[in-house]
Amino acid sequence: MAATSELSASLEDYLEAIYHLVKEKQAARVKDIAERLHVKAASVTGALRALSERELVNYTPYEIVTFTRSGEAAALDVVRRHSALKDFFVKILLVDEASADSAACAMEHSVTRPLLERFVHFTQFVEDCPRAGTKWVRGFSYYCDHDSKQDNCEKCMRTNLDEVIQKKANKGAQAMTEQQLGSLKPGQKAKIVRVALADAASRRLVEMGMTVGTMVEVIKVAPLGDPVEIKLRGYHLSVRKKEAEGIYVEQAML
Amino acid sequence: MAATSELSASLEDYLEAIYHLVKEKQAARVKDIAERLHVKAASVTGALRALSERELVNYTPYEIVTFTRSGEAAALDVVRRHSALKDFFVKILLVDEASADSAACAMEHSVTRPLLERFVHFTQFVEDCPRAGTKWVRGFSYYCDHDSKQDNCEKCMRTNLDEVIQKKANKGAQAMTEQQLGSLKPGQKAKIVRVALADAASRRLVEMGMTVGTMVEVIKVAPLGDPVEIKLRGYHLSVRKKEAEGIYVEQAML
DNA sequence: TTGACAAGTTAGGCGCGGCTAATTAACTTT
DNA sequence: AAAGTTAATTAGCCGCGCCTAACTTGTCAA
Ligand SMILES: [Mn+2]
Ligand SMILES: [Mn+2]
Ligand SMILES: [Mn+2]
Ligand SMILES: [Mn+2]
Repeated sequence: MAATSELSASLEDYLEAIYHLVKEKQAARVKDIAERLHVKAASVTGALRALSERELVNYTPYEIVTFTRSGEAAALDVVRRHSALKDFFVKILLVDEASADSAACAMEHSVTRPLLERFVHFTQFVEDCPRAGTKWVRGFSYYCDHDSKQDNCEKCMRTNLDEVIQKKANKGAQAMTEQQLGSLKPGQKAKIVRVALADAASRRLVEMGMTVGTMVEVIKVAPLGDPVEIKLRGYHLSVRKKEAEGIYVEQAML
Repeated sequence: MAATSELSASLEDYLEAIYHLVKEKQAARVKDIAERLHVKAASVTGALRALSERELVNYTPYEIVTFTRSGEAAALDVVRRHSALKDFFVKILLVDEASADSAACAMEHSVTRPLLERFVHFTQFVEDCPRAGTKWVRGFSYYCDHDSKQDNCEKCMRTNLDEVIQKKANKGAQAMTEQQLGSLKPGQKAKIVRVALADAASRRLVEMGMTVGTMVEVIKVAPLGDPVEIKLRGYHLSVRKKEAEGIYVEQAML
């Protein structure tokens, strides 16, 4: 019954597809999975049987498909790998969205956990470190076209450094009071200081790394504030309004 | 006859293994290929048939295996992808050699050409740009352990910048005369200014990107100067002494 | 109520890439 | 030269993941 064997790349893609379909529409229909993965319906049925044998989805013929506990966790894991790699490709390597997406989906299956962590950390490093910052990486574009114009690089470096010092000087003025995650606007970063949620609701979030001390960035807020899309530890995550209200943060200075 | 279909990850690994065995020992024996890939001998025979059908190796039962023209090119391509990814993992993500190696071998099959180019360029960018340089990336290590100690980052940035300016001031003093590739010592970088080789000998090198204007770095030189291991365009390459004598370079300043 | 039709499943087939076991070829020894 | 040893090949099997074709099931409109 258990079955903890490694998932094949193919099955991981099925999990991923189901995850996204459940999120977009309410349920994951066989036909939609098939379309998404460019595969015939019969193949989907086979995959569902395989996932069901591994107890990752609850599946009986003709009935609706749902994730099991471990199934949802496994799906989240794939989605995270995909999104972390894509982020790296887009933000650091400056690859266009579409290419980054397909590349991420191809490589997500062979990247190990420690290596992924490195990718995530590196992306964060470049974003956070004053010498770097995503702005700096744009110099990479220039570098790609011309051959290593060092003068230009150097000038850019100085400008960047000055900006950082400027910002730092102003930081004392900023408020550092606790506020709800939902009150942040897109682009703002903050650190989690308290999580007050029902057990059931918080499980998923904790699994995604929503713990005290973690830095989060709000990516976008849907029309009525539900859901809020945030990024933490390099991964994207959708948080329902209710949940966002139970998460208290403190804004970073920089 | 033709058969230009995409190579499977498995067949690419066989090509890679054969390539390295031919380079290390003179020939690639079935048993050695099997050992290297953790596979049984019977599987190797099957793979050799498949490669032979695609005209990538010359193979008749019980006889020695050699690459065809296109086979060697295909093998080189895999080896390049492997080495470029590994380089990125080691130099930028600061992963240990062994992990980098296995990760590279896992991902080399799913990375597209344009994305690989990005990896290569980015690694070069970090190495060449004065604001960065491999030395800088070591700050990443520190960043991984502590959470974004920005003060430290900033200090490091200043130091680095000063060093660059220092070096730059001295550059006028350096000689810029043409010399043979073989005369460089490990660690030195130079730009190719002239290639004087027999057609047959130069084909392989040109395929690897050994063209006028390209930057090369000498990695190591074997006891008697043969072969010379160099890196160009982010890839590693072994050059025979004879060949190295026909390649003229000019040292870079920085 | 009852077709008609779309969605889903089952059955069976195929290519790939491993494997084992049995066979054959190529070398070594005696 | 014959026997023994190691390397390589063949034959045949299996699991995976896709496919097509034929079938069930569910739904909705006449
Ligand atoms: Mn994928
Ligand atoms: Mn994916
Ligand atoms: Mn490989
Ligand atoms: Mn490899």
